[in-house]
Amino acid sequence: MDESKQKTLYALGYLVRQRRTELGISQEELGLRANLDRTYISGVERGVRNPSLTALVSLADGLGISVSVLLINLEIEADRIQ
Amino acid sequence: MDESKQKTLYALGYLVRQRRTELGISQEELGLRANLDRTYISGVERGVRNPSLTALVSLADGLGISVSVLLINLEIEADRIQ
DNA sequence: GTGACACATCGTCCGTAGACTGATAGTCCA
DNA sequence: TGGACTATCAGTCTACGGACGATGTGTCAC
Repeated sequence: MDESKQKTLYALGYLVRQRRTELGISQEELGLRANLDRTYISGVERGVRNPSLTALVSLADGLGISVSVLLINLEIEADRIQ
Repeated sequence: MDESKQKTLYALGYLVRQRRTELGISQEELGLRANLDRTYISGVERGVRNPSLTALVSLADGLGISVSVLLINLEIEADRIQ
């Protein structure tokens, strides 16, 4: 895995966890809302998973935001980490 | 594949093709710019591929736009198709 | 007609997405 | 000292991501 891609995944994980704790829900609850497995949510938050477009849409849905908003924040966050 | 997910992929394919022809480049040229295979670009445009987050970033990069802009247009397009 | 270009499509290949079970460990509270 | 809750991690499994080579089709120009 390319280093910049890895940073993208870390940034995504950070954002998902941030938004999830903001909502005050567990990984399992987010998994239920997004129709994704609990252990998969864990992997995304730790930056070891590279979700597909449809998984991203599901994830954003479970977080109560649109996927474009999620990715706007992702770009900001990825820049911040640089 | 879920029907709404399929619509998402169709919308993405439409947008990629639209943007690519706007740039006046071939699938092969886009593949070179995005570091993705020519046949893979073809699959994305036909809605038979479900790109990962990192592939989306590469793709947007090759198209000269940010991935968030790509996804904003995707949501608009997906709504338009309904 | 044949050569170059663009695209679709097929088949093969390796690696990983994503679901699932289960184990471990930390925190908190009765 | 116990459970209840949460998260990490290992391992297995099927399906698909993404690369690559080959072939077929259509469209141009020469």
